[in-house]
Amino acid sequence: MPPPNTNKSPPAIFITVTTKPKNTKEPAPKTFQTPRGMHDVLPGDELWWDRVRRTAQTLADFYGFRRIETPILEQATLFKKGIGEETDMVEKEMYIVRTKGGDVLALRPEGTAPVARAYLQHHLGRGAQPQKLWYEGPMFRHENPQAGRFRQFDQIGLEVIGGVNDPIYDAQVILVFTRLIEELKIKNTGLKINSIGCRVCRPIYKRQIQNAYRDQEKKLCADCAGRIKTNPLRLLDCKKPECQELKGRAPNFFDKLCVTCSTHLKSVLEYLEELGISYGLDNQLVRGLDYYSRTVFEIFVEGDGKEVGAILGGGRYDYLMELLGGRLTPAVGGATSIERLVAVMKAQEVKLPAKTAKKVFFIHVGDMAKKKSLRIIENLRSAGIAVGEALGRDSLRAQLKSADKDGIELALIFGQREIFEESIIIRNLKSSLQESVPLSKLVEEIKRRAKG
RNA sequence: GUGGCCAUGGUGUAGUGGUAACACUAGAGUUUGUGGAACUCUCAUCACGGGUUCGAAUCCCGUUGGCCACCCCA
Repeated sequence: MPPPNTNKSPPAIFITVTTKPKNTKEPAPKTFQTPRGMHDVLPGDELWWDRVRRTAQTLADFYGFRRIETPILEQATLFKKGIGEETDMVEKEMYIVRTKGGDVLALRPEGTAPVARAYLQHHLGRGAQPQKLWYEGPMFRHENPQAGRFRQFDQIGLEVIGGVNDPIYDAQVILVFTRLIEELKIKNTGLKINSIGCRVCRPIYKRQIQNAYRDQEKKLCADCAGRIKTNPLRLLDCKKPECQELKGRAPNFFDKLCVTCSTHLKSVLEYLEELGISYGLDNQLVRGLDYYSRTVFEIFVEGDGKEVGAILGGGRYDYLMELLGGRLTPAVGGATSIERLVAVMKAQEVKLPAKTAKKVFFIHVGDMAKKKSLRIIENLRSAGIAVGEALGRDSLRAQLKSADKDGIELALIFGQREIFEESIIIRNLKSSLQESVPLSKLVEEIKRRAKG
């Protein structure tokens, strides 16, 4: 907890992180770097990001998902209630912001709870059901950075909220994500799916796990020894060898699902089969967040037969609305991150569609011409012609060079002579042929050439 | 939060105690209004701070950041 500021004007906000502040006296760095776990997306990378965002947008739109944007800050309790206080995410990874007025806000660590909040707050439950929503934006988690893991990362998520509890939506969410991955040309992916049951069957199963592990506590790893009481499901995906060994003792969850849940799972799988989406049932797949129920899934990428990691996850969260004070409302969704998608695309050397080069490039010669350059370019722009330029360079040679490097077809050369003649030279850089045309006919001439 | 590895121009690298090299990229130029080749030149006090030493990019400590593992997840 940072000390309260005793000055007359306290800071509007301060941020408390799960760690203690290391040095109270901060030395002013000579060179600034991005904070740990946060990164810039430079123009070169932006090509990839743009590709992901556009693809997601197009797909979401096609499948009838409407975009929703929520604030980056929310009441911290929203996440405590929705995600669960016992989870790593809210227990130790949330960036907490305290306002001058005493509000305790959090930088959102995930997107589902805010969307659910918006659904309740704006009574979206009164519109057509279900509401199919998608979002894209930065999320924040104060954890240690690692491969494909950041403190600020950009998530793309889909949510289907409301209506009847229909397994077809589970399948549709998975379908859209599958298409996204396909269209991004990401290969070697796999879908893992599981059901973690509902209020009826999950507690029973939990007890059965606890029974199965009874008297084995000493053999478990330290984490699991604690988890067996609080969250026994998590024992199943512990990777520690000692815990792996004991896993065989646990009953198979598929056999323990209640009728409603197993019917639900079955029909999700049937829809997937109908779509030709292959999947692997994985009864060890569990989610740490409180709001999940029934279907949970994950899409992962493998390389050399080895699992590289999940790039996407989601599931059903029928209890979330209730946890947030609303009515029990069926809901299913999932999320991926642009960082991970881009990382995989780069690793797999996905080819980005080539950017279409501009057709024309404006070149000025001399001060008089330079003065008129912006004006002429504006005329072209308002006629819908994209124009390249290197206005800061005054030598003709340098300007031509840069037009050439950009792969431009037509150079427009405008100098002293052209000012007098009220003309401009159109030079074809491919054929090296050029001719002078009246300035008033420039747009027309360019369009004529563009067709040919 | 714990642990390991790492940090040299815009990029990728060389240089392991005597004052930074190579490639690519970028910019300027090779005379006066014409590009794509070639050539010339320019761009780092070696992340930051401190220490050891006559002397440090090179050794030590700290900070910051990166990569990786555990944990968890997108």
